[in-house]
Amino acid sequence: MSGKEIRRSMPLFPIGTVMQLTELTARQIRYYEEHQLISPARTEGNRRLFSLNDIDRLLEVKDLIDQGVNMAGIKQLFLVKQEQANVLEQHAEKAKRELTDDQLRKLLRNELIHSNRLNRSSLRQGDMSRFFH
Amino acid sequence: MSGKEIRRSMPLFPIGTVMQLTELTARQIRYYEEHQLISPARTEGNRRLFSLNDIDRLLEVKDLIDQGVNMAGIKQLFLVKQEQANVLEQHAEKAKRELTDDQLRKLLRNELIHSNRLNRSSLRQGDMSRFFH
DNA sequence: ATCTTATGTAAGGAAATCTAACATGATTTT
DNA sequence: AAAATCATGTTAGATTTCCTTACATAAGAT
Repeated sequence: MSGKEIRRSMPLFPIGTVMQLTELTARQIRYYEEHQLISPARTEGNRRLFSLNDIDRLLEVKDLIDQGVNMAGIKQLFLVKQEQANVLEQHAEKAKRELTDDQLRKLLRNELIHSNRLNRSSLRQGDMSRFFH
Repeated sequence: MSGKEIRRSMPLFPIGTVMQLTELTARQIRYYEEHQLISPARTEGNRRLFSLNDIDRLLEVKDLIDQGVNMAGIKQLFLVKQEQANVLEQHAEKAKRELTDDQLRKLLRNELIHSNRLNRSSLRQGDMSRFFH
């Protein structure tokens, strides 16, 4: 699963492609970067290169903007989300160390239910799986 | 199923990205296009845009070149492969129309075994799933 | 009424890509 | 062996895409 993470964070797309995929203007994309909602890689020649994760994020940003959330709000939401992910991972790790398989299953199921609730209500996962199988 | 095909044939990548992903030079990529081994899309401004399918193809080309196959040979192989795919699809369609579920399963299993044999020996599927989940 | 936010637009420059042409070592054909 | 072909390198000039910076502006917040 770390292989997957690598692939999803591989810098591949120039801004033009991202514009089409997200229906955002270059101005908007750069503005969101300026506010640290994304951090695309750069080529040697200083061109931005976006990953699938970047694009997912941009789609989330777009969604939140549509719902009236401003830059600061989105930033906070991303922070919280990140923390949430960290907590989940930590728990999973700890659980893996300390629990029996059976206990582990119950715990994970619980956490997944909660995290899904969280995402579905206000957030809604930006989803590049629309584009890749 | 068709959604997947659409995604895999969506023009997304500029030649620079493809160069890195395939470790081919721009010259090579353009030369292969000249010989109709790929047909990348173009932007309004005439820049090439490659799809995942294009990249898979290029990786196959690279492989075959390494094995000493020349342009004409690769072209033929691709043709045969395409026909093979068509045959399979046709059979599947026909089968779906005419056979019971049980008969269908047996037939499909058979065809899959054969097609795999075919690919593994001389061809070896070019595989962008390395990059996408 | 003024300030801030999110976005548009324009200008000038740099990077990436395009086509076309010529160069070349390795094979193949004559 | 000489000539032709193949796959690729290289160079040149033109075009496109992207970059940053700066100024403009409508809508909302103070």
